[in-house]
Amino acid sequence: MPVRGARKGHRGTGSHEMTFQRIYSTVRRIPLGRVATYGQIAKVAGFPGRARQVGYALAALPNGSTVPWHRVINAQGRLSLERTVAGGGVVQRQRLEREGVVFEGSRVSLQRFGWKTRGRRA
DNA sequence: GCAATGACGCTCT
DNA sequence: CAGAGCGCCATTG
Repeated sequence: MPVRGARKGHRGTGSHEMTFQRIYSTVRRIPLGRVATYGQIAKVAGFPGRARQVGYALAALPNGSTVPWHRVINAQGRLSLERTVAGGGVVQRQRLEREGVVFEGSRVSLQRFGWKTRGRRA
């Protein structure tokens, strides 16, 4: 059960929606051919330590979104999709390789392809 | 409101 | 390098 429609209808609060937008705009800043970790996205977006929420936000992304979600991988340089969803990592890997990201086995070198953020946000 | 469930990260074994 | 434990937090039943 992959987050059954986590976006459902609008809520009166809207605060979490703001969080999602914050995360999405940060993911959009990842340069082509580079990758960022969930924790890094959370940190840059202004929510250090909330890597899980980043994954949650990405899981809520509708199919065909313009957000480059494939450039977000876990801190181990591996594709989290491959761990949870069977076959899901294949698409992500192909997208990354098409952008020039090189896989070493089933892992990406964050040392070389990691996104240098500089600590700026939004 | 509580218990269970995650596209996670870090530390210890 | 792989696995287990613990922390964090939004969403769901």
